[in-house]
Amino acid sequence: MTSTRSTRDGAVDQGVPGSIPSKAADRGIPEATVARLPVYLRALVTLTDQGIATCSSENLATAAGVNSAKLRKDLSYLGSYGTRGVGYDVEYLRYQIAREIGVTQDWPVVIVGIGNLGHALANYAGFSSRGFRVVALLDSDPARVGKELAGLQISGSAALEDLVREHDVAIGVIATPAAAAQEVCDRLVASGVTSILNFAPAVLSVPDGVDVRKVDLSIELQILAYHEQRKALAFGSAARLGDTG
Amino acid sequence: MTSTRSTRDGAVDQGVPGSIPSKAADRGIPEATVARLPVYLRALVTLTDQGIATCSSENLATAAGVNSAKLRKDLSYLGSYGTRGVGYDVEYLRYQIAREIGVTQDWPVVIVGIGNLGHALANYAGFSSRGFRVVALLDSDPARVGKELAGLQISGSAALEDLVREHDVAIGVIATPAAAAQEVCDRLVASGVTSILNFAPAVLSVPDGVDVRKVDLSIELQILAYHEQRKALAFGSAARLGDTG
DNA sequence: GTGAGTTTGTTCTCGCGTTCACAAACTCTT
DNA sequence: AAGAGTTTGTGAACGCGAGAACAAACTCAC
Ligand SMILES: NC(=O)c1ccc[n+]([C@@H]2O[C@H](COP(=O)([O-])OP(=O)(O)OC[C@H]3O[C@@H](n4cnc5c(N)ncnc54)[C@H](O)[C@@H]3O)[C@@H](O)[C@H]2O)c1
Ligand SMILES: NC(=O)c1ccc[n+]([C@@H]2O[C@H](COP(=O)([O-])OP(=O)(O)OC[C@H]3O[C@@H](n4cnc5c(N)ncnc54)[C@H](O)[C@@H]3O)[C@@H](O)[C@H]2O)c1
Repeated sequence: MTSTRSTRDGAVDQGVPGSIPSKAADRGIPEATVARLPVYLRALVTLTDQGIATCSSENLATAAGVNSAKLRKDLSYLGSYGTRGVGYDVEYLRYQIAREIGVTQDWPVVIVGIGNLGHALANYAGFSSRGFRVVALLDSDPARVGKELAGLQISGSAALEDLVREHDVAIGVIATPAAAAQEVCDRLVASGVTSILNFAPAVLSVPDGVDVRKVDLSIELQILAYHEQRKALAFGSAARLGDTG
Repeated sequence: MTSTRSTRDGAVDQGVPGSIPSKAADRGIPEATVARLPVYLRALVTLTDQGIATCSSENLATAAGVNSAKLRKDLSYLGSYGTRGVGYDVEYLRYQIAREIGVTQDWPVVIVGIGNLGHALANYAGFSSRGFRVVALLDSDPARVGKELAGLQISGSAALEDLVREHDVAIGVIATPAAAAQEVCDRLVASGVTSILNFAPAVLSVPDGVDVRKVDLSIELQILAYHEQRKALAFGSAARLGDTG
C-alpha cells in the first residue's frame, strides 16, 4: 500500500511498452529542469517581442533569472539546439521548448469553483497565449449558474462529468473552498482528468498516474514571513513586531 | 559583483554580530523544511478544529501529505517538542511552529495592482487567519482609485511610499501586469519592503537582503502539460491532441 | 517495579541537482 | 588557410535533501 502518492512528484514512470522513436535522451528529463522550461519559454517569447533573433546562454540565463551553466545543462536534455561560438536561434529554440513541454497546441481546461479566485482565473488572458483554453466553468452555487463570464456560461456542478468527457479534458483547476476540494478532485479524476492544479488549502489524495500541483498563497507568504522574522532578529532591534510579551 | 541575486533562495546570511540567545540550532533551518512548516501548521489547525488534542508523527504526516520520517526530521530542527511513546500535543506544536515561522502576530501587507487577481486577493479571507493583514491596496488606474474593496479604499500608486512607511510594511504583493512589475518592485524596495510575492510573469531584480517568491499559474499548468503529454505518448495512441500534422 | 509496546529523535546512506571547468566546435579576421 | 576569440555541451566534484533504520525515552499493564 504505497498508494496515495500525493502532491508534487510527476514521476510518470508507467511501465511503457516499447514505443518512443529515436532518442533515448528523450526520456526522463529531471523534474527540476521541467519546472524551469516554462521560464525559459517565457524569456524567449520576451526576446522575440524585442526583435532579438539570436542569443547566448548568458543572455537567456539573465532573462530567465538563472545561472548560465544551469541553463545549458537544462537545454542539453532536450538535444543540441545551439551552435557553438554563436548561441541559440530564439525562434527555433522557442519552438523546441514549446514542443517538449507540449504546448504547441492548446490543452482544454476546466475550472471548478467560480468565486473570487475562479473569476480572476476565468478572466485571465495569459491562458490562451500559453497553451491552454478554458472550455468550462463550474460552480455548485445555483445563484452563479447560468451567469456568463469570459465568453462562457457557468455550469452547475452536476454537469462536471459530461463536460469533461465532451471536451476530452485532461487538466482541471480547483478553486473551491478547502472542504469541497477532495470531492471535486475525485469527480474530476473519475471523469478522466489526470492533472490537477489545486488552489484550495487542502491535501488531495489521488490515484497513481494522476499529477497534482498546488498553489498556496498563504504558504508563500509564511515562507516570506519566516525570513522576514529572521532579518528582524538579526538586527537585534525588535522594531517591527518582535515584542512578544 | 555577484549582486542581483534574484528569485528564490532566502539565504539571509547577513553578517550577524553575535546576538541570538541560546540554541545554536535555532539558526539555519533548511529551506526545504521552511517550505513545509506552513503545511504542518495548516494540518495542525485542521486537527484542532476536529477536536484532536494529541497526534503521532504518522497522523500528522498523513494530514500534511508527507512521509512521517521527513516530518520528524523537520520538527527536530525546531527542538524536541514531542514525547516519545506518546506523540505531539497539537496545540503546543501549533504554537511552536507559528512562532518559528513568525506568524503569532499579523504582518502588514500591501497589494499593488487591483485588477482581476488583486480583487480576489483583497477579498481573500484566508489572510487574516494565517498571520497577515492587508493594510493598503494600490492601483495606478484613476478609474479604480477611491473605490472601496474589502473594507479598504484603493489608493493611487503615488501613495505607495507613504503607505509603506506609515504602516511599516515589510511584505508586498505585486499583481500588476508584467511590464509594470519591476518598477513597482523597485519602489517597494526603496520604501523599505524586504519581501515580495510576485504574481506577474516577470523576473524581478532585487538587491541582496530582499526575498522574492513568485507564483506563476502558467508555469504550473505547463509543468502539468509536460507530464500529460508524456502520459499520452506512453499510451501510443495520439488520441487527445497528439496529431501534429 | 518490571517488561512489553509505542513513538520520537537521530544517524547513515543514497540519489538528485547545482556548479565548476574545460574540450569541442563554430565564426571572424588577416 | 590558420590562428584568435566565442560559446556550447558535458564530465566530475560537491552539497543538500529524502528515506530507511534504529536506539533512546516514554506509557501502560500487571
Ligand atoms: N481568493 C484568493 O485570493 C485566494 C488565495 C489563495 C487561496 N484561495 C483559495 O482558493 C479557493 C477559492 O477561493 P475564493 O476566494 O474564490 O472562494 P469563494 O468562496 O469566493 O469561491 C468558492 C466558490 O466555489 C464554489 N463551490 C463550493 N463548493 C463547490 C463544489 N462542490 N463544486 C463546485 N463549486 C463549489 C462556491 O459556490 C464559490 O463560488 C479557496 O479554497 C481559497 O482558500 C483563494
Ligand atoms: N488573473 C489571473 O488569474 C492571473 C493568473 C496568473 C497570473 N496573473 C498575473 O497577475 C497580474 C495581474 O493579473 P490581472 O488579471 O489582475 O490583470 P489586470 O489587468 O486585471 O490588473 C492589473 C492591474 O494593475 C494595475 N496597474 C498597472 N500598472 C500599475 C502600476 N504601475 N502601479 C499600480 N498598479 C498598476 C492596473 O491598473 C490593473 O488594475 C498579471 O501580471 C497577470 O499576468 C493573473
